[in-house]
Amino acid sequence: MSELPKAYEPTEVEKSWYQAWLDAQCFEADPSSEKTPYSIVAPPPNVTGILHLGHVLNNTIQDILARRARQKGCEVLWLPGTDHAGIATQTKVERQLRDEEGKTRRDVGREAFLEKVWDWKEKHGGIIINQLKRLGCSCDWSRERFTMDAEYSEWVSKVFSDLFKEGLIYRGKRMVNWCPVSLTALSDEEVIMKPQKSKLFYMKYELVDEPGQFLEIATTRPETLMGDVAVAVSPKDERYAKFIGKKVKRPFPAAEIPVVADDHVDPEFGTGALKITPAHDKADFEIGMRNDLEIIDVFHPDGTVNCPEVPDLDGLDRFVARKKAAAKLEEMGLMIKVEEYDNNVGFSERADVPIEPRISMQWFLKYPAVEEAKAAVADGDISYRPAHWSKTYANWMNGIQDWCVSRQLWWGHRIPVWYRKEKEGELQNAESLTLADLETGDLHVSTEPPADPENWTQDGDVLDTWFSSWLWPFATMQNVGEESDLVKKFYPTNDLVTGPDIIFFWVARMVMAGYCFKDELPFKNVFFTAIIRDIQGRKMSKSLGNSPDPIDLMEKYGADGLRFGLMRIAPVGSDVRFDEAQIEEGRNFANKIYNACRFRRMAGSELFGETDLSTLTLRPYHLEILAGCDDLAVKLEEAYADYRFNEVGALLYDFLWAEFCDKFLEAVKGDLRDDATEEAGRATLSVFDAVMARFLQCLHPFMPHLTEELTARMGYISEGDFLMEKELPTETLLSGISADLVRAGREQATAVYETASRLRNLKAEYRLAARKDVRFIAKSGPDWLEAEAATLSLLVGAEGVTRDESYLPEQGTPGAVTAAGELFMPLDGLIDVAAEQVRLDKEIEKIGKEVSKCQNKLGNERFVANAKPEVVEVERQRLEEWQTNLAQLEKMRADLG
RNA sequence: GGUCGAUUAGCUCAGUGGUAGAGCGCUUGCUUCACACGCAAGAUGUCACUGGUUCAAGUCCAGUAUCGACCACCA
Repeated sequence: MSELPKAYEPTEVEKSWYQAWLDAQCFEADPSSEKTPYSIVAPPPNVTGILHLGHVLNNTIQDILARRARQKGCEVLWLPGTDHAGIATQTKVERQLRDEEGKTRRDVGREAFLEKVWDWKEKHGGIIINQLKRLGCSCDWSRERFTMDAEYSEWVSKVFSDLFKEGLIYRGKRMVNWCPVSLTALSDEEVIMKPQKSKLFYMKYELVDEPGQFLEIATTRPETLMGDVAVAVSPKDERYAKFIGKKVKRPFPAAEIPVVADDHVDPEFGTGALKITPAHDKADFEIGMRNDLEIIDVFHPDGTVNCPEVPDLDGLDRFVARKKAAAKLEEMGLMIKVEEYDNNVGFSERADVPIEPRISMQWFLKYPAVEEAKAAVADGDISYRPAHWSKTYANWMNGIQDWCVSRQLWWGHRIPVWYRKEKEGELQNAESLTLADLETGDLHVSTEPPADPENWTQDGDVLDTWFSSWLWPFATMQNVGEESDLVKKFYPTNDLVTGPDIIFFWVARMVMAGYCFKDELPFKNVFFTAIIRDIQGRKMSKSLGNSPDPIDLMEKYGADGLRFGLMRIAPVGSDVRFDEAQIEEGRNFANKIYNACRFRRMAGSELFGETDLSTLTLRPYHLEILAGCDDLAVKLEEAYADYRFNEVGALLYDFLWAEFCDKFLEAVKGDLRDDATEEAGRATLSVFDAVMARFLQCLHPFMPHLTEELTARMGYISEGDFLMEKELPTETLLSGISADLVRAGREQATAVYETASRLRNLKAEYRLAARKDVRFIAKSGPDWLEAEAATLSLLVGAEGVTRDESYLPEQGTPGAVTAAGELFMPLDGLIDVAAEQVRLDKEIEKIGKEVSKCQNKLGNERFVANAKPEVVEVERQRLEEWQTNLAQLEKMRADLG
């Protein structure tokens, strides 16, 4: 190891260990195992996706949970896979088709197009999986699933067919969110409201019976005017009461339309009169239903105007038509004014264009098992972390609307519904299709196509991607009709790790699916990760270019560095601002551990990992670090229990860096020198090995590659075995060592470390930090001072620390009151009485403040009466210490004159 | 409009009623034979504001301000 570079180089180490784990099938779950099961199903990334930091955060957490569970002796199943991501994938392939061949999907036809999508999937589908492997994810890749696998698809069809037969799925003409670019309906969840700078047009319609009399109307969408079938006013609005029941003239195409009264209208807004276009607005549609109005659709599906009666608008894009329609009104003298107006407009999540509310024939699902799903979270059968997300969940569940599950796409699960050919036209245009229509025999709903397919036509739509995702926890483990060992052993799963942004899309629906199809909750805990933002607090996005490529980060800092850096800053809750400096810290930490081990190897290659520690002569520093390591294990357990990963990271970091390297290693360096006894060297190396071996094991879930590498290199594990498969020991390091010995040792070690710090401080104040020839004299001190003097010197960087109770410091000799006694730093030629006076005065003032603080507190009767006894006791001890210090300092100060 | 968060060092953030913390950055000094991806020392705080509860509040409660997320939305 000593010939290796001074800095840790992770890239090759990470790749080779990952391959070794794969080769040894370390990640594969055994359903026949007797061990306690632990399972996670990974949220499947889009099959065409590439890894971003959100994935890294999410999958690192899952990997930590999985690896920790293995260490706790569980049989672990971490089931990975990918999602076919209907719109996203189809859009990508369509774009490629357009760019490379100048064709649309319709040009090539359904079958040929789907072939192209599968080709694309074969080519690009593995990218994100390989990226997850690069990150070190210990998924059971032998069980990787894809939402369009044949077996998985069978679940989707079965569920559709079952729900239809339960009367929960129906087809109907409804107002849906239509994406004019993707040419499909979208669910409410796929619509993103965005604030827009719009215009509010004030126009007027002339009354039929009273020429010259006008009704003024405000609208943001003059281009839908051709679809107007009425004007609505509030029934409470006295201004317009006289118009109700009369008719006004629609300018183009010219028509007479009624004025109706409807409670929906807000008299305060605009002019208080609302044009009603039932085909192009959800609220208008409802008003239309209430008032029995006609529905006139004036758009083509792609958002261009479909209105041959008005030739100068016909065929125009809706936004071009808006301007043109406004201009026409202007020409006709019907436009009153145009105001700038801020409103919210729904955008298509994928295509990023305004949604067009549109009436169309779609399949809907009345959600099943809603009450069970609500209760599961409300009663805590499923626990949400952070808990406050359960309120968001409850809110949504309470206002739940039927789910539009059909999509007018080609890439996805085809709706398993067939229409008898001779009845097809009739059925396609039926106002609604429900369970009752099955009895006609002209409808076939099943996982299997009809026996005589030539007489049937399948519904052309596919299902919403989430209609397959919501089955993920069980459909990945079990095929339809199969008795699966996997499900028996691993379902329900333990933890789900996901982002709060898909709580409605995915989490809530999975809970309902779990209860509906498995009569059981799908997971016990849901851990919602933070959303990663850039340093300015903006969401990471491709268009902003503020999303660093995790692969680049791994090349630069190592997968372990990236994992550790990210975990330390990921809070248990809100958002996290990404800063590359944090990842750099992760790399630095890896390097620090590597170098600690490198140092150990340079001190000797003999192994002491198995040494019985109670047979050794242990010094205070040994006891302190052993105890610290045992404490660490306890604290880690607590932090893991609450899923506080950032705290786990901080505990590991502080222990290794501050306790192990800065204190312990520095204190015991003397034992490894040539002039040290063999016994001392053996004790120190044994303790090093015992603590490091255990530390590496504790760190393993966070930095799997580095810990596996060092454990092997240091010989802490038999060749051929893996750290990742080794269970955490239940025995503490200090078992077998007397508690009194430990207590005394720890106190002493703490005293030495504190004293060293005070003395270094003193040196620095006199600008002697770099000098090694400084000697310290203790005028008083504990019994153990002589024994630890050499260590103290080493830590301070001094020539020596000697006890001399008869020592009379020359006036102005710098001194300090420490846990190891009253110490002076005599320095010929450097003594400056005035400077030392100033320094001591400052110190006395500081300690004086502490003393009075303690005194005030203890003087408060109600504090003494009410506070916990141990708190009061601590305060008493503190006061005593401060007072002793103060007295000694004041004496020093008096000696100075 | 409704709901839920957040506000602590220059920056990013921990903080669980009882002595305000970490890392980065900054200043100073160190090529100390593991590590400059390092070591040592140092400076930096009205814990957003106003009240309340308490012997004691960064922490609990109420209100205010600002920022953010989600849900619902008036054309």
